[in-house]
Amino acid sequence: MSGRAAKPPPAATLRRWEREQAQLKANVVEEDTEEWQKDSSFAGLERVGGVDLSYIKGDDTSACASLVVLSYPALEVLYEDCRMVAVSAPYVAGFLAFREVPFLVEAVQRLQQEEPKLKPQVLLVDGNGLLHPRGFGVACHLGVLTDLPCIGVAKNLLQVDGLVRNELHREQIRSLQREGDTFPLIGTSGRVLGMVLRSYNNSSKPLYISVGHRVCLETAVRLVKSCCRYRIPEPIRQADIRSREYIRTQLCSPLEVISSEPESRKEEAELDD
DNA sequence: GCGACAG
DNA sequence: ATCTTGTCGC
Repeated sequence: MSGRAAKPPPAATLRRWEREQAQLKANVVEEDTEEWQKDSSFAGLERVGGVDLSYIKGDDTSACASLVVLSYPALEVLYEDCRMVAVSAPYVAGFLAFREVPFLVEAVQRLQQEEPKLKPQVLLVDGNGLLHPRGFGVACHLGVLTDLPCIGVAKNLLQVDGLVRNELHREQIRSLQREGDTFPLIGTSGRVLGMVLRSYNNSSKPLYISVGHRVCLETAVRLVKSCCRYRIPEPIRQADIRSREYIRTQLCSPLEVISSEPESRKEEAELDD
């Protein structure tokens, strides 16, 4: 139930991965394809999914992959799937999908088979979509493989196409005064790669939203906004909470789990700044 | 050589 | 991603 450290991937593997990204990228749709996406209040949208992987401290190969489905607009959990997985690929910036996506695809397929009526109409993904060195981040990757609308939600800026988190960038972030405020990320190429969003009044740290698949950037930002109770949009936040909790109960003996219950402390805190 | 590097 | 409690503030 444990594993060793992750080895750096050979250059040949990286080249193979790059080719695969280039091939799959041809299938990405950067526009709205669903009726509910065009509605000002997302009428017709009933289920939003969130995915995440949580890892064990010293173990690079054991993780918990989770997929949750929330009702919309109430944001109540309708479905939860947490499962320990054996991660084989190491983390390499720009190739996150090759580490995490296989387990997420499995989770989606499992849901499709066991609870087809709960299949999400859109997926919020930890990480980037088009905001990526080769324009094909994990949100695009998962979107193409599952043919589901996907939105990339990153907690940190991936410096790409001339984008840098310098003083100017920090100043732009400071200019986001209230939740809902945004500014676009425009690369040297002139393309709009994503949007920086202040998602929560109590946190000055923004989110980096980008198109994954079958959704346009404006719709993506609008939907993420409408899913935020705290800084992290609820579907991803629930997937994150549940996957780490799953790991915690896997790691500790039953007695320890009971005695270290987090009950009174965190739960509903998430106040940054 | 130096810095950058989603999760 | 993960290591980590209390604490200051609304």
